[in-house]
Amino acid sequence: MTTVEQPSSTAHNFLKTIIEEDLKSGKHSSVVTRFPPEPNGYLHIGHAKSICINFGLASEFGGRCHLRFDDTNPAKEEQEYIDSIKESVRWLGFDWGEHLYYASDTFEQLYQWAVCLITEEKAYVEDLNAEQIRAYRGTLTEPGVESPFRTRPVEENLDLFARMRNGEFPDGSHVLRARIDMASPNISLRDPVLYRILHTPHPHVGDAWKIYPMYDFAHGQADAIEGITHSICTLEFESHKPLYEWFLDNLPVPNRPRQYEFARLNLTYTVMSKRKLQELVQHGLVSGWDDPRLPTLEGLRRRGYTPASIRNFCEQIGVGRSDSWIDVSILEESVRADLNESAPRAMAVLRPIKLVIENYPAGQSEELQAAHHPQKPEMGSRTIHFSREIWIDADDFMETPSKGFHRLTVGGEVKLRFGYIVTCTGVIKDEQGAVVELRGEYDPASREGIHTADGRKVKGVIHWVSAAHSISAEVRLFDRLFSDPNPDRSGADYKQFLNHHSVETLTGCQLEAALTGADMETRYQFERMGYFRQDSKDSTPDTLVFNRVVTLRDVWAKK
RNA sequence: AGGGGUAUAGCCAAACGGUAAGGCAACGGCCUCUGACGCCGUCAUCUCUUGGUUCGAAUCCAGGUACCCCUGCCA
Repeated sequence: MTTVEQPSSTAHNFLKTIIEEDLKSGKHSSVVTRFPPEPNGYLHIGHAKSICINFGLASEFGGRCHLRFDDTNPAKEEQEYIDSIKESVRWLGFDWGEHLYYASDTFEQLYQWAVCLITEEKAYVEDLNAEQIRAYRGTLTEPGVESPFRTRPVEENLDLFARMRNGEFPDGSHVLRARIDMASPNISLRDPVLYRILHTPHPHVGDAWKIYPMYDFAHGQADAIEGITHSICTLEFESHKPLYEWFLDNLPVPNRPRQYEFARLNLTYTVMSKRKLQELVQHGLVSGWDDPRLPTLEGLRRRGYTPASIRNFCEQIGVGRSDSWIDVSILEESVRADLNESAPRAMAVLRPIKLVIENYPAGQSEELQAAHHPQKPEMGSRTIHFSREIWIDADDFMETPSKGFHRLTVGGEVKLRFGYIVTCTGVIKDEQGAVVELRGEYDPASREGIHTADGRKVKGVIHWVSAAHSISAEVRLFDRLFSDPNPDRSGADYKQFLNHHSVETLTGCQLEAALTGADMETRYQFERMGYFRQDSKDSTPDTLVFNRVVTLRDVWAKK
């Protein structure tokens, strides 16, 4: 029924090709993927791409996808992030079932494997400090220099490593390194650090450990332990692949996963790096991690984006290996497409100006029926009221209309949606000459259709609400957070591109009475204005607050 | 004298030696009680570039060019 769901199985990409071949050749009998976030921040739309790829591939090929926390650095990780990440993945519509894992649950196994490497003279305890290690590492064009501790005897390494674990040494005093090749052109192979000492409690395993494995030493092995077949990550990990494989080659791991990389998502008019998002929050440039202008999943959720629209977006942008910039309008178009199908319509006057229908009796009113959806009668209808005084949007009236304007003008006529045709007979102005009220007359015979008594067709249809029946609300109009397509442009501070009009708060907006007690989750289309949803934090039954998810397309406004 | 990647339309992206899908955007037109939605049509003689192989090349080969990633005890 919904046009939002794409025939995803037909949209091909290189990862599907690889999996199809692996299944066909018998290399794997089923596919197991994983989404491996580090719980050091909130998820954003870029993570959604990864989530959709990993869970999507598993589901398309009848396999499973694990949720695994890559929690190897307790200095940056918190339980709050673990909770938020789980919630965001669930909200997006994915289910890891029983397969929730923590890299930290493999710490004992990893320790034993580290001991294996030491025993086989493939790892050693380093006494050099961080600065020295860096200096010895060499540069992109010059080979590194071997550490004097590289040839430390196995027994001594074993003893030192055990004492590192026991917490006998302070942070930074020692590190465990793999002995690979200090002259490798691939810097990640120049005796990479495997373990560092960190006297920091861990959100998942508490204070059980004083040493923590590095990402490189944990990730591939966790993949192997979980039986991951296709370990899918972003392009910047490509140079780590030889190291990923070195561990699998040199350790008695139970399975042989394979790493594949794809290009991360870049979106125009926003920033995606954790550091920058954090800075925006900490400097109060946005209201929090769930600010509706942010590309965080919590922000998009609060804004009113639907999980389906984000999944569909991820499907539409595809998966490739070339750096790409997706225009944010594709995201916006995706939520429009979804909400156009599902959102019940309502009328809301955002910038009210009163129109008094002088030929309609004071104190009288009548009920009209308005369909919830123009193309879906099965969605039913609601009752709206018509009376002598109504609110219309100030933007729908022009005293001196510009060319092509076909809403209300003095002496002109317009159709009130679901109501009557009205003619504006005059305006009332204040001392400054600003129009403060409109006067008009209605045609009692014009309830049906948009034709006047003499057969003409009115050009414009506008939304409105009865002043005696409307309810007041606050409406927040959001725009892009940045005014530049790429605020991350090198050489400039991204904050200088902040759009200072990215949120406009309107109070005293007049909504039709049927919105009283509206359901918090329901997204509405305020006719001609866009899609709106109540703000999950600030809206209450007494003081409704609506967020604009996205505008409607507006070819008139473009002119 | 480093290594690893990537170049197909304004933005993404298919193609697997057989004659350039699709989406978004844009532009015409139709429809419409939302300037919405929907519908119809147009939109790469050509795949970063220069050569080569071939009956045939976006696909294979050689040489250029541009951009991205890698020198955390981050992931």
